[in-house]
Amino acid sequence: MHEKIATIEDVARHAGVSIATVSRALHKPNVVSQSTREKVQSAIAATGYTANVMARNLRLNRSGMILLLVPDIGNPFFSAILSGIEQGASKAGYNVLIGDTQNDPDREATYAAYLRSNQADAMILLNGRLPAPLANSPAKASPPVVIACERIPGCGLPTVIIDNEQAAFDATTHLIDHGHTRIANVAGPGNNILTVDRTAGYRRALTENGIEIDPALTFVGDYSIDSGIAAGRALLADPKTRPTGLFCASDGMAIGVIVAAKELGLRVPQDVSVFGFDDIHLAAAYDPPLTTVRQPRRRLGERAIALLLDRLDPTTPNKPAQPGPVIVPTELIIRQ
Amino acid sequence: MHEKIATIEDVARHAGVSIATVSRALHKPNVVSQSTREKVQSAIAATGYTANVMARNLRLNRSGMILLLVPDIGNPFFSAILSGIEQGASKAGYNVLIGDTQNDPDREATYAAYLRSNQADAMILLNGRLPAPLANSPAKASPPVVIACERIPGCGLPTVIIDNEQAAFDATTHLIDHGHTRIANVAGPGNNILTVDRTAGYRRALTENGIEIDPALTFVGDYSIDSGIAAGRALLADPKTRPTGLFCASDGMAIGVIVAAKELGLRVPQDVSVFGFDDIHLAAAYDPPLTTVRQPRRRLGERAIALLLDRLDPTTPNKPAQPGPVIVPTELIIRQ
DNA sequence: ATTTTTTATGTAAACCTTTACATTCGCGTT
DNA sequence: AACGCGAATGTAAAGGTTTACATAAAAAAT
Repeated sequence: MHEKIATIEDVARHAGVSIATVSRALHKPNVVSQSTREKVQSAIAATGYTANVMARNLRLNRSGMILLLVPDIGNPFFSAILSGIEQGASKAGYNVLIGDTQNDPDREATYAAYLRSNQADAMILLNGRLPAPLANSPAKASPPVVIACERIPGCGLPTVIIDNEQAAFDATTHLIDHGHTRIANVAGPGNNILTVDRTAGYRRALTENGIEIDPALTFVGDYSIDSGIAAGRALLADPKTRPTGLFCASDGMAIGVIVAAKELGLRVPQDVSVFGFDDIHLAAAYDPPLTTVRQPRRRLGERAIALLLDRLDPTTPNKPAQPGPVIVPTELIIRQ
Repeated sequence: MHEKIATIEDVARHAGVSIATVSRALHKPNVVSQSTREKVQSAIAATGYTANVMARNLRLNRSGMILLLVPDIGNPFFSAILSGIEQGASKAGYNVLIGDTQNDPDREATYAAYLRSNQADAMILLNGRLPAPLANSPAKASPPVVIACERIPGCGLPTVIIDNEQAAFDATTHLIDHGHTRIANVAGPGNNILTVDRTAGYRRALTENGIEIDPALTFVGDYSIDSGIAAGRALLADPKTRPTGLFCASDGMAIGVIVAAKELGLRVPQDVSVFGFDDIHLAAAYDPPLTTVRQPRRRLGERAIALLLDRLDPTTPNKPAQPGPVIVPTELIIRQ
């Protein structure tokens, strides 16, 4: 049943020319005569030929595909980044395919193998970790890989990040400027580089304003709503030690904190002020509308793909690697 | 600089055997002698050889990859589906790669070409549309493609959907059972098959309960929060014609409606009841917690990949195509 | 009219595998 | 001693392209 798919040879036979001519008619039309070109065209139409991309890729050692590795596609945070990436990539003639690694090192390695065998021309990592095959190839000076979103300290790869430290500093300072002195830090997992940077910014803001850092006011969550609820219950329960402002490392946790605050009969923002991070899509529609740090996600993606395309451009082969990470500024969204 | 990557030939030379033996040592270890196997192993280690996947794929006409086409990766609705798909696929030794089509027919066609040239072994469509190359190949009886999420009427492909009509019926009936008689329908775009089915269910519920259908109570939105706000303002402004219950075709629109209701000083659920659709992640944390229809998204993905693997299984080559669509039941989540 | 240049096409190698088939060798049977 | 057989390995084709090089024909220059 499986009617054979037409190859270039079928077209050549049909048009009465050699396969080389067919290939040329397709890729270098100006080098083949008008009449032959037409014969080939109609032969292609007659046979329904489309080039076997895999064979071409094998020959050219190039696939036209950029692989995007994300730790969790369910996180809407990544979608806008992707959108920036796709636009740039498709303008340059690349397809973007996304691999969801679920933070599984095995899966990361599997996908990274695509790069090695040229099934993918380049890779963008939204992970905070280098896939094993990459980490193990020190010889190959600079694979066509760009890191976005999380920086990986010590790997020499081009990186695009937002200034987490500064953003956290700004947010915390904003709370301080509005009269808060007891400000909690609802942080992400401790081993996460984002958390490290954000907590550093939070601390710097306090220190620079002469406020002592109270370890009891830091709660370690995991960015989820539920951990935000837990944070809110833990931090807000006791009126004596209750902070009046909370800086949260994600909007999800901020929402959780607000849920918990409402449970306790507290009003937001009258009784406690909550600052989020990310400006997720629902932030504005929440009750109360969430004050938060907007990450320029689209921009982040645009910069990442620009960096990568630069790297891939064969006309500038040995461009020196970007010295430091590209830092995209953030923006405070004040809503409440 | 680009130190040449080791091929099977390098390994063969290094081990003093033929390339055929190397290949066999890797894929059929039992057919090659112990001593040779060891020589090959150490040669592989010495050269750092890894097989060129593209060459292998070309030879075997298979890629081990399943392509997942989604219209908008930013829609968190798809992520859970994906998770179900990935699990099943990876158990069967396939990788899943996601292509974000942005509802762009060109992009759909580009990705669909992967299938044609065996860069992908199969495809799952979360789109509501058949990519052009597929639609144009009527001869090839049944390409390895499964539709999930939205059904495409009249295409003979296996399909997995949720019972939108029944779910809308159940939701609307729930509102009726709670004493509502003026019930609005905040629908999606009219050309969307999901909307058609959901509106049908809404209508059936009214009709079966002897309630007349008032065309003024239908608002056409686009699933977004903003269109929900618009719907709320339009429907709730006039106290005389105001409905007391609203069935919304997405949680986003439900949230928008609630935002608008609060604007107007209405209390939810005391003054108006709002029913959503999807049970998105934030539904439970919203204020008030959203009553909605939960779509078994993970299950949907699981069924889709199961159908596909079934289709791909070479041991059952000419399995008759599934007669009708597989329908996954939904669940009402009552919260308010 | 002969030589040079240009243009258009064909031939065959290369990309890297996998595998059907052929070959070699040692061993047990007759 | 001749034969057959199984095990281990090698040879070469195939998969569908692209492209360097060779060739042929036509146009231009002498």
